[in-house]
Amino acid sequence: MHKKYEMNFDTFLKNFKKHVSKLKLKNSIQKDYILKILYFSQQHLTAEEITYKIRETYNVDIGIATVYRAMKFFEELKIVSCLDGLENSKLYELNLSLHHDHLICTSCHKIIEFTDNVIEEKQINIAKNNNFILKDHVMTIYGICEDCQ
Amino acid sequence: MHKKYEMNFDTFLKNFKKHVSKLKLKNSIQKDYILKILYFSQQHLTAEEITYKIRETYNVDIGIATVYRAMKFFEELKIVSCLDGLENSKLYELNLSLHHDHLICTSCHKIIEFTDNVIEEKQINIAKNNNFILKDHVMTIYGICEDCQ
DNA sequence: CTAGTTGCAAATGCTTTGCACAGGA
DNA sequence: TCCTGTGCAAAGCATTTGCAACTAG
Repeated sequence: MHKKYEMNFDTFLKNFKKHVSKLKLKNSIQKDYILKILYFSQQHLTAEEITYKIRETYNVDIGIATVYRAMKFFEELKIVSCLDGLENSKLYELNLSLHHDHLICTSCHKIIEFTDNVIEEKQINIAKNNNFILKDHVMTIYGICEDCQ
Repeated sequence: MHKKYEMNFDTFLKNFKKHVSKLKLKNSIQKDYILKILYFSQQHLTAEEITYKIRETYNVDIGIATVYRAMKFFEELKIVSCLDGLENSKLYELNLSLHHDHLICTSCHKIIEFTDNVIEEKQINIAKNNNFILKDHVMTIYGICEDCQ
């Protein structure tokens, strides 16, 4: 089973295309495939994994440069977010659910998502107290998961 | 003025050397210089900046590979910690003061440190609730500082 | 039609590694 | 002395970029 999103893929894709054309930007088949892979993937993926999975799953040849360019495009539109994984890996995920943070197992690299309203509020306070206009934040907890202990 | 630490540099270095020799590891002049630069630096530094500053300040030639190797060494001993800065930069800082998190200005790249006990406690809870053995965490808030607004 | 996108391959930039030599313990 | 650390240069690896061909709008 893949993650449960409130929107099914076709609706999501349709909305995305509408959004893109409103901004007078261009879409492409390649971007559609990337979104599809991200949507149906349970995990956070690297650019290489995305490329490989598209080739495997849909039998479509796609260059990794295209994936990197698309990730930039999606990040600017806030559709995708990027997470620093272990060992300098960059992991991408679709931004469909609410903001969440991550718990990463340093042994098996499993990632668990969590949300904490107290932490979210505290961040707003901290930014305010330092006269910062809050843009974004990253909170990652590293530890060893139950299975690996 | 540099950061105020509870320990002066000579005491810190003496303790470090004692610690290293207890573990039957070797120290070197290069490592001394690296620690000195980190101790007296106000900012978080990249490997390149450390190399450059040692050459500039102490007129000592040091290879960047040595700096990277030393950072690994220090990180294993928990003497130095590494922070992901903007644009994929890795910033190093001495681990002398208490644990703290960072507020980074996306415009001028200024870094402000903060500590928040509520967040620290929450993290412990989150790890516990997910049956993780907590090892470490990273919390970084991105925003625009007062000067840049 | 035409600007933006693609795939490829080459370039980039940061980090690591192999090796001969130097220097701590 | 002996073993580890150092500096250099080369290798490695993820990401970006230049370019010619292609394609969405």
